[in-house]
Amino acid sequence: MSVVDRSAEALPLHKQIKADLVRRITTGEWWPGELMPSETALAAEYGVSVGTTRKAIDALVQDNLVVRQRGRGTTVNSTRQRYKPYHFDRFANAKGERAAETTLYRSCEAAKASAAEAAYFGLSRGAPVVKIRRVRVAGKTPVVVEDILLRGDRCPNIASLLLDAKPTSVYALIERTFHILIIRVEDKVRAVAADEDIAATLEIAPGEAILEVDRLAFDPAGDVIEHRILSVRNSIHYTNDFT
Amino acid sequence: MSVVDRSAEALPLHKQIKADLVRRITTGEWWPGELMPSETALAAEYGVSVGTTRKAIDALVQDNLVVRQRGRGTTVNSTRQRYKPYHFDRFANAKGERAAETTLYRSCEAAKASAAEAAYFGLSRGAPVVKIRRVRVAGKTPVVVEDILLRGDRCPNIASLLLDAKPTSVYALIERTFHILIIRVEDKVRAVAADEDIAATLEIAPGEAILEVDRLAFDPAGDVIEHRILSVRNSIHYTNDFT
DNA sequence: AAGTGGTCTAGACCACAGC
DNA sequence: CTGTGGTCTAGACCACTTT
Repeated sequence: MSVVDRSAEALPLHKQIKADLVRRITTGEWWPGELMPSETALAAEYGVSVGTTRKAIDALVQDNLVVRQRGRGTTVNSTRQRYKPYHFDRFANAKGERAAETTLYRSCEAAKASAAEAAYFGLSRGAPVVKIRRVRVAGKTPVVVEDILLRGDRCPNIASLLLDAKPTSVYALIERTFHILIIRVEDKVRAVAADEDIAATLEIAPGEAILEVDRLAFDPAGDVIEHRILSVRNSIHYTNDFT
Repeated sequence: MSVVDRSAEALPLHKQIKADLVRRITTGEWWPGELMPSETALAAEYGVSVGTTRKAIDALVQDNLVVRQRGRGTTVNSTRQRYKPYHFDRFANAKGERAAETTLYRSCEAAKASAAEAAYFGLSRGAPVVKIRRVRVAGKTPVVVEDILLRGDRCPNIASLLLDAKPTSVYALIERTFHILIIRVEDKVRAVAADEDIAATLEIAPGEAILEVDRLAFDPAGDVIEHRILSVRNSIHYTNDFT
């Protein structure tokens, strides 16, 4: 039951309600794009005042999980919408134009994790994982090589789904199919000299300077769902605003 | 006067009040660390209800301009506190330890802007600027070269102040001395081959891959106060979390 | 016309810091 | 003890979208 805990030690009501709404979104009670119940309806359901549900929903808006539209209602955000302000993979050329128009799947297969690979997920060697290599192409120029490692136990059978759909956004597929929301990402960016393999794929000279982005993607529980290494042609910028 | 506009076309009261509080903070009415008036006092002053001032202050908290402490009051944040969660210059080695323990000033002088330099600030050629080169050193290893271009008209005489104090944080000096708050930063990161000059300063081989970070720093009005190029040794990561 | 979110008010009670 | 911010309530009016 979604009744609220009013004991003295409990969390504030608006935090309890926010957590419950996140749970209900991630379990697929409302699909991305679908209207959630109104503030007054939720207030009645949880037995609190409208101001309290408003505060809970404000927090969801803050986290980009949800969008409000006056006169219409509140809708769950899709992964793509959620990350739009950042272009999710934050790559643009010197003129600020988006790069990466097409995405080519070079390989995609289920595997057993090495000890190092399993460590990203806090699992043990041999845990099921899925390994993907994709190339992002702008016009005719390959600009980014993506080596993706997905947590197989949370995404059963995803390899064949990816090979079927070959989607641009892995996160959107995971969200639709497994109700896993990626809500946080950690990037580590550094400059490296391209090795033979990457240089051939990017069609540049071995040893040329490229960006290497090491990314971890987290679900709302803080579990790592994906580890991804991006190798980026040096004509492309990684952009970042912060306040 | 800080009276509020209640006409139909006006912005919501909480937004007007937020804007006015930003103005009062940036004009130095309250120093970083100092207590602002309480929510009830501000409500009385602006002639609105407490809920409205709370909403305005919530927005300041959101922007990291201000910190609330229950039972004590609300204090203005210093630049250093404001950017703490990001380590402001986001550099750490592979173990996640901070790099850049010492900062060496190599040069610092007032100059007239070239057309390209002035363009960063939306000014014309010949506008007063200040050029600074600093080197960040971790242990005995130079890890970052900073080439900084400051807007001279907004920071009069800053060259001699910098040479006196040689501060680690230029932003903190600007904040204290000129009441300019840096509230937003835009970074563009790419990989380049080190040129002779940078290679010599970083004590690496010319042509080695380094990170180049191109940064613009903005005040609350959206004016560019600084343009900065960071050249970063490739043992150092640029880290970034986002949601 | 009905329902939604956006704004604003006025009050209550609580946890906490400082004197 | 006083004053602070943190939570919660209950209601009003408005702008807007949908039916």
